[in-house]
Amino acid sequence: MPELPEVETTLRGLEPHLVNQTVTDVIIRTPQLRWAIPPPLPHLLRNKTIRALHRRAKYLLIEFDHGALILHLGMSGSLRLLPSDTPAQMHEHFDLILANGTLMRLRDPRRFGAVLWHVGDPILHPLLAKLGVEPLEENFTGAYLFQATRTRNAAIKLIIMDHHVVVGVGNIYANEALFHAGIRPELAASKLSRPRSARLVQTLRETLAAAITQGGSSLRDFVGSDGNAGYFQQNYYVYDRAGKPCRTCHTTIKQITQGQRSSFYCQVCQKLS
DNA sequence: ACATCTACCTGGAGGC
DNA sequence: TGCCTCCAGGTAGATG
Repeated sequence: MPELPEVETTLRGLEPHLVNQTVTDVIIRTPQLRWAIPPPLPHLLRNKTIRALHRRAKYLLIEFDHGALILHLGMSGSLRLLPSDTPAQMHEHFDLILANGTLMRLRDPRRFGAVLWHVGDPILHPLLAKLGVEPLEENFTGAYLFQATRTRNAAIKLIIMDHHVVVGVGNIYANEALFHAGIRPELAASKLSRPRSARLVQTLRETLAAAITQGGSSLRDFVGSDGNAGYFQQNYYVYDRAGKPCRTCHTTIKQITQGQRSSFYCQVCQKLS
């Protein structure tokens, strides 16, 4: 389940091996992911040089002089660097073959991911243009979240997962950050006090940043790695711990459904007000 | 503007 | 062991 920390770790692993490399070919093995992979990609990218890699929300941007590849890992996608003669296995849908004898391969069993092409600045692509703030950037502040929640009746957990507000917060980290902030996931967003907004911004940042640090350290050498190195097995405090004791107070962790997704919380440590 | 729901896909878990 | 059903997840897009 690539959440923002996994995408960021993937970016950091790929970046030194891709920037300034020239593409010799593109292989599209499975044309249809979430959307069709543009058929002209091989023609568009052959003999073109990668200039930079960036991340926006959970999108990975591979930038060329004439446009950018926009990649999304969906919920089961991973990228690896491999020697370019490595045979493809099941679910390996897309290769970017480089002049240095390596390739970047996308594996995505559930095919919720995407490979798109955008001419010009990728942040102007319709999928990216209306996204909210980055959780690890300076403009994600307590004041911002407080203001953004004033008119919102929905539960706070749904709001921090709303990409128009703040990007890259998936189910795992939404649950974890709410636990660390001591906030019940069902709290109506408009009832979140100013100090609690500030606290939640802080715990979201800390939770995501800690996962990136942990991922980076577990990922020594991106080349030849099995691609799972970026998926962090962590000791979660509440996520997927229904029925187990709270790590702080030993109360049994509860599970509820919000927006068709599971939420987990400690009814003692996390309060409605 | 906001809230709610559906669809996409497949591996893995659980029941029988 | 095998078969079946159900669930998880991100997020665009439709609908209310």
